[in-house]
Amino acid sequence: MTDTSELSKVYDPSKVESRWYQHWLERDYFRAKVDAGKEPFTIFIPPPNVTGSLTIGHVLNNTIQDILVRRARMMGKEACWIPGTDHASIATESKVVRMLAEKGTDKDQIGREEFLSYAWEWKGKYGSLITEQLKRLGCSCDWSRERFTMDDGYYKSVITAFVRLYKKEYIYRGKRLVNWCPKTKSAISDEEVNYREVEGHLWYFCYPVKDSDEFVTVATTRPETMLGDTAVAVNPDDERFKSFIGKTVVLPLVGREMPVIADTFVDPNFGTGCVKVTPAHDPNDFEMGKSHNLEMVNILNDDGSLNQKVPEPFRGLDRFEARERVVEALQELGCVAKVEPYVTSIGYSDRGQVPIEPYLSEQWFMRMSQLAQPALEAVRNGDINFYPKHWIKTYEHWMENIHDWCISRQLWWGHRIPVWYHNETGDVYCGVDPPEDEADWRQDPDVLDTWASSWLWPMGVLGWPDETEDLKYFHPSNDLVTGADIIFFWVARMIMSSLEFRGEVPFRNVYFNGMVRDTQGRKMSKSLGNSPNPLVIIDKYGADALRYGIMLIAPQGLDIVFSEDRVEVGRNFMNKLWNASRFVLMSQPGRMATPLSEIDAAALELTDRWILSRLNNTITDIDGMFAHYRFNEIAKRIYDFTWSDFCDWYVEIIKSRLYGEDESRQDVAFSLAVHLVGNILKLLHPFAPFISEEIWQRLSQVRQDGESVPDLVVAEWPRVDSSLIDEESEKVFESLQEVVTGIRTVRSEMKVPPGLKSNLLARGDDGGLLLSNEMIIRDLAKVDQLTIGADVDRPPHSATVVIGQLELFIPLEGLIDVGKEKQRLSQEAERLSGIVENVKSKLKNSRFLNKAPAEIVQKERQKLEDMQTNLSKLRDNLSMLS
RNA sequence: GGGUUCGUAGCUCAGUUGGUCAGAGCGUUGCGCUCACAUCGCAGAGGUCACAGGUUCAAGUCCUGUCGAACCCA
Repeated sequence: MTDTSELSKVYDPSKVESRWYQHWLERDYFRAKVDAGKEPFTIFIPPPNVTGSLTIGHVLNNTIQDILVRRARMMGKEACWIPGTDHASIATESKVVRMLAEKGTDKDQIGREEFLSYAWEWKGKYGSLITEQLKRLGCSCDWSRERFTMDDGYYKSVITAFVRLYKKEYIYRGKRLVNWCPKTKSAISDEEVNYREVEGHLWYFCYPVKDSDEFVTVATTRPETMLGDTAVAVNPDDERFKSFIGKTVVLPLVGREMPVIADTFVDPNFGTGCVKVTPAHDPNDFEMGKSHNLEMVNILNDDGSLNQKVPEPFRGLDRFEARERVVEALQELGCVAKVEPYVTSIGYSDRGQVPIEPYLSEQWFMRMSQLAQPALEAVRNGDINFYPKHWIKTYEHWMENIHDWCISRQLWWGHRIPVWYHNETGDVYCGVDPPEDEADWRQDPDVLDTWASSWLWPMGVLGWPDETEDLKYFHPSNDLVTGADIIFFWVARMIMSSLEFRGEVPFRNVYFNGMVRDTQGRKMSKSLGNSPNPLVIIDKYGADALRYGIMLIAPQGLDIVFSEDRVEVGRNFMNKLWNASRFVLMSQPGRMATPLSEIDAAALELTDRWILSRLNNTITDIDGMFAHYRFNEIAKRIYDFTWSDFCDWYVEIIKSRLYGEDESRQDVAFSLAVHLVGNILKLLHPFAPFISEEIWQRLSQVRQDGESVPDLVVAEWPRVDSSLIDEESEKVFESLQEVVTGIRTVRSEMKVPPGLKSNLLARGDDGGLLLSNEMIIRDLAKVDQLTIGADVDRPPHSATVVIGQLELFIPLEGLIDVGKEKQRLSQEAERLSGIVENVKSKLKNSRFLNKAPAEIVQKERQKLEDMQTNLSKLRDNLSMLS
């Protein structure tokens, strides 16, 4: 499997990634089975549109899911990630419609059946694009369970749910005002409408009062709708118009006689305080129309043009053109009192991106209030947790103000409503199967809203309504990872459906990932063209670099700003890890690593105890962060441990041992390095599965501890060994780091040529820190002669570093610039004296001494003491310079 | 109008329950191809934590208000 050629100097993901994905598939690692002996861990993918292709948003969302699933798998759970796609009614249908147009035909010409066969053909051709792209990303989905929302089995789930709710009278049909999208010629739900502030006008029109010289002035933002007016309304308390109530006005252009009605709904402060009423084209007017029994005149065709109900000159005009014509015509009649600029909020269709029309039509609705109750409760009582939890408020607000859901769509691609009307009797039949004498019936032509199918996703993919073994075992799932933009569309409705049909929540935890934006803070979108193609990025940097780079910058609950240099950070890290591993693997040709358990504790040196302690603390921290879904912090923690602790310090320090003479010291250093790399790979695997597997396999060749047997994808997740956590060693090592850094800083500031070694004299080496780690100091700080003692004298022309009790003198004959060194030391002294003053005043404060916890006070006392020692030594040395 | 989130180094952001005069990456400055890595190493510069009050012995962290940004709902 692994080629044994030399490890290249630069990591090349393109050679590695597809090979390992293929390997995992061949071994069936992603396939989940019902196994009573194992704890299931399930995730249902938010099914992407079958028309879609991978975006950076998908990368973020699916990487998170893969991280959770891969870790669960390594923890020995029966990990099951069910993938699939969504039929996306409107999106797919419009693509097929466009394709037909190119062929010079359309839906009506070819009919429903042929249209659907085109649609299926289209799906077969393009529908697997995004799932193939998910494979490139490394997603460990159980592809044997892949589902499509219009598969036969899934179709049955959707229809069954409809029939059950219909029988329960939760689903009903009604003639109502709905949000109509003239572009797609279909009703849409409230959630598919986006409101935008648009600069428009407020027109004031005069309507003459019948049989008088008087007139009333109404204001409107939509002149063309006046052709459908059937009343004028005023507030009953408005003194200005009291005398008009009950009178009749004549609608200009149309000639319709209509009443002046009084309704408290009218806001006396809007416009003139007198409003036109168009019940068939405005939600508020619709309510008024119902309560006042007004005529409802629908003046629009389904494409937004004006129909036969308007006077001849306006018929067939598009709504926007009609607006201009109506204003012109009214102007000619002298009926336009004035026009003023006005900003209105206009609803746009999410799919069609055109202003929606409130439109009177026959539609199917779902009653939501009873469904919402238990769903609200499940989130409130913690059966379902939200991360971040502030989304609970948004969820509650929507649930508490929930409206009935318009679930019918005037489309063909989708789940057709399972209701038939009898040709003769007009009887209505609703069932999963068609009526027996099907020829005598006519099926409702509409299909269901796509969300009315995907709300069953968790149950549907597992075979509901059949009570399958899968359903019993894998439902409810553990985590749902999705964007908060579909909290109502999808998340809330899935909760409702699982509770309604199974009395069970669909998932325990919901993680809302952030929105991906570009460097200017704009949403990634196709129309803006600011969304990079992830596949191009994967080709250039590798999937691991993309995954890791994006996870590093994706804090919980916040949007993320994406640019390619984030991926560079990921790539650089992969390369760093590759090279560190390469170093370890190549450093001891022929040597096999001794398992950690077989290494004598007495053989561990300070550096070893330190790094093992750091490792175990890191594992502890990472497990804790996983419990809180803090992915970016986990990524950062792995980065820091690998790069700073392991590469910068541990590897640098063990070089002298690895290249030294002592066989057993070589063995310990090498074996520990192998152990550490192995653990880094495990921790990293969920984030960067490919490179971690690649290195793991190579590492196996030098291991004899059984860990080398399985592939990393199914290796055991690291366990914390608390006996290896060693705070004392960490503290001592940190002092050592200070010494090394201190010397390096002096050398750098004094411009000591890097090739030139310097001597070091140390005074006050408490506990023999330097004495017992002489080699480390020599190697890392470029020290030649090292003199340690209590009575060491400060040589002239030397730079000074003070670390606690310890005074370090670096003789720099000919190199030291006294003025510069003076300045350096005074600056440091100034900094310290600042701290000393600060702590002193704190310790003088009796309220602090009385109220602060004893340990905090003690800490401050210790700090003061340390700082004062430091400061006085520094000042002594400073005075010796002058 | 209601709600949510955010305002920390030039840029992008960490900073879990208040307790070492604030951390990282990128960028930037200086030095370096030292036998894993220039997709690198070493060192440095850079912040009155938006502003104003308040609570507290102690506030980037909690409360109130102001200003600014984004999103959701009406």
